[in-house]
Amino acid sequence: MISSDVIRGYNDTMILYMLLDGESYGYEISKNIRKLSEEKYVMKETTLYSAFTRLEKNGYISSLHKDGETGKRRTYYRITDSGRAYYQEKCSEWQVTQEVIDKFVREM
Amino acid sequence: MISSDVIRGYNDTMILYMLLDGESYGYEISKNIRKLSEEKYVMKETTLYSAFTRLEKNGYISSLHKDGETGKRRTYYRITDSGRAYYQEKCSEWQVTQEVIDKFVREM
DNA sequence: TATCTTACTTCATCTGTCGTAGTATGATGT
DNA sequence: ACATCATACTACGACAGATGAAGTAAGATA
Repeated sequence: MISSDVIRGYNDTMILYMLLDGESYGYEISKNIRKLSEEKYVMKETTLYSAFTRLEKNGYISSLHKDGETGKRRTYYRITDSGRAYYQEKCSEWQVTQEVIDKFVREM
Repeated sequence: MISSDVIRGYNDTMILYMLLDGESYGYEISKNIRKLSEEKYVMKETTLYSAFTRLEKNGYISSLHKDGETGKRRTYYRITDSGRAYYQEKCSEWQVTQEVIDKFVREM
């Protein structure tokens, strides 16, 4: 299991990635992150939902409440253009980050 | 420049790396991190010194005050065996972290 | 004599994570 | 019919680590 301090800078990126190909909602995103990471990373509920608030405030995602029908409330999120741009920035940054940290990692 | 939230989980590791081959002190470590990262990462003074406190409290480094002589006070730090073990753990963790985050990075 | 570099220390603030707890619906099993 | 589990969140408070701002003080340089 990965310590969250490491991932800290990439939680938002992971969420945005999950929205690249279409809208989704909290529980589903949570499951998908878990699955895609092969159980190596599980985002805490509170972390996830507070990230949604932050991302929406920053204009990187937008929300739409699809209640009605079944009565089961779900908040769906969509990535915005600004969110896509931010995601790409983060991906570029990730390359640099890897290069930097690699210099401080010694195989023994 | 890399945002610090990304590096957050690796500040301690970087400092420990700098102590692997011998003792050093704050200012020198700071310079060396800057240099080794090719100016891509500069650790803030307060971050560095608060990391020393934490690392020592955790038993990963030990300090020795080499005052006297010139009057210029310097606190030298040495990595402990426990610190070396922790460093290695972090290096292993780094491999896993990379694999995980890579799954969420899409080249576009 | 002034400024710059070295070498820290203190303090208060902020952000993001996380634990705990609670609410409420739908599905499943016996 | 009833309990239990999975789904789908929300609210709140605590905490750790990073940071900005400021200060102290000695030695080096111009």
